[in-house]
Amino acid sequence: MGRAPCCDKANVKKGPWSPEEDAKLKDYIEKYGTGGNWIALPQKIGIKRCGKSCRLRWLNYLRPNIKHGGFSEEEDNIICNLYISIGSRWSIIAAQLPGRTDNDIKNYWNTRLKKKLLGRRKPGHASNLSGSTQDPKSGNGMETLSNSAIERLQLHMQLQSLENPNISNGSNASMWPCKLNPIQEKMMQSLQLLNQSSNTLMMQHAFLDSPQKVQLYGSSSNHIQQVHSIANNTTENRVDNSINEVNVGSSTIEQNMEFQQCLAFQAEIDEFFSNKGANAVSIDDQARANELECFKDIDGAKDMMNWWSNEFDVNSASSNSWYSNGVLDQQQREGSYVSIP
DNA sequence: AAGGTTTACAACCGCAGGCTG
DNA sequence: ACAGCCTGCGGTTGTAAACCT
Repeated sequence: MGRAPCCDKANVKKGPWSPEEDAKLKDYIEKYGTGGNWIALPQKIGIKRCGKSCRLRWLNYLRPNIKHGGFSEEEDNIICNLYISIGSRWSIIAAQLPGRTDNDIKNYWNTRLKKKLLGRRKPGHASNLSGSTQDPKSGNGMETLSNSAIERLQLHMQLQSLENPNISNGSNASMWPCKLNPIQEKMMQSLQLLNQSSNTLMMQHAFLDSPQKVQLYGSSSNHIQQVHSIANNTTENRVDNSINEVNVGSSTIEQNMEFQQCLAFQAEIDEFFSNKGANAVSIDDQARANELECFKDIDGAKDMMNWWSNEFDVNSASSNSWYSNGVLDQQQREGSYVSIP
């Protein structure tokens, strides 16, 4: 027996909202509030919409003080920092950006920011990394987690590689815009192994369990760490359960090489993050120039280079009253905002 | 100019978890 | 303790607009 539908699908309108519907919903909520029951709201207002749809429309578009588009570089940085730190926890990220909705940030990330940060790789680059050789019909839900983890690792390593010019001395790894150093190459091998063994939850755990990584990006401001901590606490059970599912559901994993190497990888990545935090290298112009040289053959490299080379100027940061709380304001007040290189 | 492709964004869907009786 | 309801979240889809050939 399936779950009861939240509304009568047959009598519910779908698709874009009309101005009339918007006006009715807005007027009603402004006068009477939601009454704590979204499901009953459409009937009260007299519109043929699902309660969930009303809620979404109100939260994302109709409620006061919503900003659309025009993301600033400060916001880009915050989104990127938090995404690397806590993953696709859009509601938590949105909470740090007043006036932004989780849906807006999610869309912005998926359509623009991700490409801006990771660059437009040639077809096959990302798919090589995520083990696309597997049968597409065999999707088991793990790919999503894997891709998220991979994206975050890619972001981290791109940031790291730009921060540390020595990385260019590594071996050849076609999926990366920059050559990898031995530790990074080893991490990638482990990552590929993780994908092959479908044990990607371990990967996710490795990231969630590494608060040091926040420090990589210079969060001398504690705020992002606090967000990270909140995110970890709120999902602690989910993550732990996920790990348990992996362990219980794959009882033989512990006995095979893949799992041992996964553990080794986790330890390695923790160490990597720790060392990185301790050995942060400042970027001078020459180092940056050397580093950017390695992007020259990559599609979209120009865009990336432009973006990366844009230093964030604290003094030019918006003093918009929107930022009365959240990361942005906190960092500005502390004068400790750290831009992604 | 027309058709095809890509991009951006609004909206939907299903699941998980909290709340309440 | 448990079942049902509701909310919130994150992933995915649909589609209009923009861009390209």
